[in-house]
Parts: sequence; structure tokens; C-alpha cells
Amino acid sequence: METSYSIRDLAEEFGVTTRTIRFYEEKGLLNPRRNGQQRRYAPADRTRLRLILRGKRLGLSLDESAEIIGMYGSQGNNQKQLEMLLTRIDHKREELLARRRELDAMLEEMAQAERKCRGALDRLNNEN
Amino acid sequence: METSYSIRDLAEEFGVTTRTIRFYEEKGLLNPRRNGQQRRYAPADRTRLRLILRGKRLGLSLDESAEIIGMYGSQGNNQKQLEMLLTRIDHKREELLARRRELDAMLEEMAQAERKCRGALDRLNNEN
DNA sequence: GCACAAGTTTACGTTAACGTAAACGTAATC
DNA sequence: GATTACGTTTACGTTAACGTAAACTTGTGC
Repeated sequence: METSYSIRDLAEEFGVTTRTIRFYEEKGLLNPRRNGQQRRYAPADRTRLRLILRGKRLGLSLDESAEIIGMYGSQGNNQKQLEMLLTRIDHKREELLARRRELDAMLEEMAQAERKCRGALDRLNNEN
Repeated sequence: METSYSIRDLAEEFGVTTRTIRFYEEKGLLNPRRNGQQRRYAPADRTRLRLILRGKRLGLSLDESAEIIGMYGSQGNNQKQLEMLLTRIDHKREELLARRRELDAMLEEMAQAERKCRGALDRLNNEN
């Protein structure tokens, strides 16, 4: 059945404009096939778009997202290439883990702020 | 002893330019006192800068970082304000937790890619 | 007293990631 | 066959977050 999507389908599903989707194509992040003049997106394209947008929400640049997505799809043929890929994956993972630690630190500080806030509220309610 | 820092001190410590630091001041994120014409940064300013830069690494805009930092420092005086603050804190925490879930998803996918890569390497080494 | 390093203000330039608008193609539908 | 809905290309505009450069001030060492 070869499900496929129009540009509008994807734009509506992900809440972006068609301009955005075409822009990602310009940047080499998407490569839909054409039906005449019009773009048709396969499920794999849809997945890529989803990953790009997730990357964006995490503060990655389009180039960074492209790099990461490239890692998923890349099937190295020879040993050297596979080892290179492994190294790059490990490196990226370390970066992401560092990010996670910073995120956790920020969350912890917000929890502290919340406790402080609740404390102040309690004191107000106990009329001290 | 009132430790304080010059703009260069902070720039070197955090690996940013002085232009960046002045820019943050323009945007209202920093408010150093002046010694004559020159800026002097208190430890609190340094902390704010650290938080701004961490926010950046997490993909927050300067406005978002400003908002979060404002939550840490804000001491509501009356009940309504404190409750408002609590609501905002909870809201931001939810956002950050959502980010964390996405980050974890990305990490999981990278782990998958790594396993796939190692599998391919093993098959090469066993000469199948 | 003069160079020199570090700071300052002012202002225009740059890049990423799209927004917006114009001018056009094409397929259905009334 | 004209409107309408969807798509297309081309091109200039916009915003955030600084970079870069020029022209000026202010201690500090020699």
C-alpha cells in the first residue's frame, strides 16, 4: 500500500508550516520523491521530520540533528567505517548525557525554589 | 571581603567574550554595579551568568533563562503572588521534564544504533 | 609624560531558521 | 471556463544572539 503523505499532511501533523518542511529539504535533511511536480513523503521521511523537530525542542541545530539522524541510518560497510561510527556515537552520547546532567541540575534547583515557596506560604497561613 | 570580578575575569572563566556579557546586560539579564565607568560583578552576578550559559547549552532562549532565574530569586510577599509563583514553577518543571523524556528517547535510540553497529562489527570479525 | 592594556560606548554586520509575498502550475468542481 | 484548493519556485524580510570595528576614556608602568 506504500502509504505516503503530502506536505500539508506532515505540516498539520507536526504543527509546522510547509515552508519549514521545504526549508529542511533545501538543507538536505529531507528527500521526498516527486509525483509530477509535487512532493510525496514516505514514512521514513516522516520519521526524519519527527526526529528533526525533537532535536529542535532539545535545542539542537539542524546540522546537529542531521548528524545524529545520519548515525541511525548509516550502515558502515567495512571495519574502519564501523569503528569510526562507533566512536562518533559514543561521543554524541557523552554530549547528550552531559546535557542531561545539566537538565537535572536545573530541575533540582527548581525543586528547591518550590520548597522555599511552599515554606513561605506555610508561614503566611500559620500567621507568624 | 566582597569578592568581585571584572568583565574579563568572567569572560575567561566561562569562555565567552566580553561582548556577550555586555549583551546580556543590555537584555536585562545582568546588573553589575559600577566602579567609576567600569563594571564590577558580584558573586550573585557570576551565578546568574552561569545559569544563563547553562540555559543556552540546554537550548533555552535568553528570555526563557531570564524567566527561570527570576523564579529562583523571586520572594513573593503576599499569598496570591506566592501561589502564582508556584503555578509557574510547576509549569516550567513540566516543560523541563518533557524535555528530559525526549532526551532519554534520543539516548535510547543512540544506544540501539550502537548495538546495531557492534553487531555488524562482530559479524565482520567472525568472517560470515 | 607617554605608551599600553583594559575598559567603555556606538553602530553596523552576520548567521540560522524560518516568515512573507508574489507569480505561477494543475486538478477538481461547479 | 472560471473559481477554488493545493501545490510550486524565487526572492526578499525578520529575529535572536552575538561578532567586529572604530573612536574614546582611564589607570599603570617605565
